[in-house]
Amino acid sequence: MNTLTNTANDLAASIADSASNSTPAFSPLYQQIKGLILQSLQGGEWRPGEAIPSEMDLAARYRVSQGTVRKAIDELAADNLLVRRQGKGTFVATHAEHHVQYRFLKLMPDNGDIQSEGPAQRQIIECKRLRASADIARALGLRSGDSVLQVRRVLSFANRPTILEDLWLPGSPFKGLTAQRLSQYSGPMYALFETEFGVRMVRAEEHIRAVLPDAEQAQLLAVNAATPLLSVERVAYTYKDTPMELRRGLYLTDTHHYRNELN
Amino acid sequence: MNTLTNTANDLAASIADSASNSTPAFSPLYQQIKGLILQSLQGGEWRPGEAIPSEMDLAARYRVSQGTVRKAIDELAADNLLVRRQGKGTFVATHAEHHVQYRFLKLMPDNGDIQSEGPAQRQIIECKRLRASADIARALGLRSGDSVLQVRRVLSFANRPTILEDLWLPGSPFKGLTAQRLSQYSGPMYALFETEFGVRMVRAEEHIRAVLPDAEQAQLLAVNAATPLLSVERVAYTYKDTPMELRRGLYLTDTHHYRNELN
DNA sequence: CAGTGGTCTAGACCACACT
DNA sequence: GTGTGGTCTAGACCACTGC
Repeated sequence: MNTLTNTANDLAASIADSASNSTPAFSPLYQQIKGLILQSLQGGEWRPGEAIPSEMDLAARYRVSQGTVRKAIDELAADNLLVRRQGKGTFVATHAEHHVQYRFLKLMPDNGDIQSEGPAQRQIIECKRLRASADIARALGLRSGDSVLQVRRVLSFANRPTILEDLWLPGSPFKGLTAQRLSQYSGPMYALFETEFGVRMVRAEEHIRAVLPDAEQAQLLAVNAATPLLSVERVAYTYKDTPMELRRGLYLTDTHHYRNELN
Repeated sequence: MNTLTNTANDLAASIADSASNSTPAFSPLYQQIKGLILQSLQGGEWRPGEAIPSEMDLAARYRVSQGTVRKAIDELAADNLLVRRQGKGTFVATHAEHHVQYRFLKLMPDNGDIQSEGPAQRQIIECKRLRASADIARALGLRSGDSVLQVRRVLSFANRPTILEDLWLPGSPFKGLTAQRLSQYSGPMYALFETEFGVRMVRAEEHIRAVLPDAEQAQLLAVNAATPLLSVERVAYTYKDTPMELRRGLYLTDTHHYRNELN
């Protein structure tokens, strides 16, 4: 089933290959195609921002109809892994050229006008290599004591410190990341991860609470210790649901709010 | 274009009917079908929980192919307005039988086990009719002074008060809603809105902040006034993006957290 | 113009649920 | 078995982009 040399006619045979399993493990053709495309994305055959082959080409390559490829691509586009552009092609999604920068940042100014406040000012407080504590290791799928990179930074809007973030990255994929590298780069951090380290963040999960800052946090955000803050803990994942970043943010919510849509 | 008596062959003519508009206003057939199905949902032709006609039936009714109906239904299912069940049919989504109750409530126990904590205990503090203030009116698309219903309640988990909610509903659609009615009903409030008032909440938007409670709020949640709380302001919409509920919640986040997924 | 994704159709067959 | 949604194909044509 992996090689996918089956044509339409031996689909049934191909699908039924799990023999007498109690779980039939039926998987539609387009799901298999989706998996193959995913592998190519993961393996770097097509890089972020690039176009993937046309639907016709992929259909020929995998020996299926265009409609089947289309359905696979539809799902990948729905997952924000690909972007379709009529007349031009289908492209590997990226955090860089995304019209809305900061795709994962849900903090909005209260007036709603994200343009008027302009881009965030970023200040790297520190960037150091250390050994993972138990909870960091667990979140990143590492072992306690493995090398991790820790970054602390402050984001300001209109010169007002608004976000204090600590983030932890697994050491090996991010070899060579320094405070200077981070400072020089303009644009979303996740875009830098893509271009410099080949790590693409695909989805993330956030746990949100209300907390009070400790003395150091209060000082960095220039608030007093009685100011309630939003604590946003995020784990970001690459392909294959591999955790690649843990982020703990403190958001000041007197002029901004965390915006969420429910469906 | 509305009557949709066109067969496949005059599709082109039908689509091009906007004549020489600068905005061609091209709308695919399946989008038009989607709109028609939406109208039927809105008009109550099929009620929450019921099955809608089969794809073949709808195809015949609208004089299009099954594939076109399928694509329309696919989008409505993606929007959580319909639920497909293979072998059985396509059903109007509802807040009642939803396997996960509280579809819009993102607060989770920290241990993640939503089963073990059991259902929430609900306590209605008050339920009264009053005139809308300016901000309430604006959020609900009413005029200041229009009649609105205000409900205040506390939700407890494991006998610990955890959520304090105020909610406002437009007066006319919810005529006859009383504290008693609310107390007697077991199950999500949105399910009651569906069955008793024919109002189905389709989507919602939340603005989240960290705040400190005032004295009354602190007392109702049995916390001291220095305990930071999550302030969750929600506007819920019915069909046609009509706002139908404003809700202001205070969440205690020492044993729970607001969980969000980013894509 | 050619090439891309987008729409629509028609027909075949599969998986699932109920009766 | 019958009816439902789900998959797959093949072919035609439309809309958008850029040469």
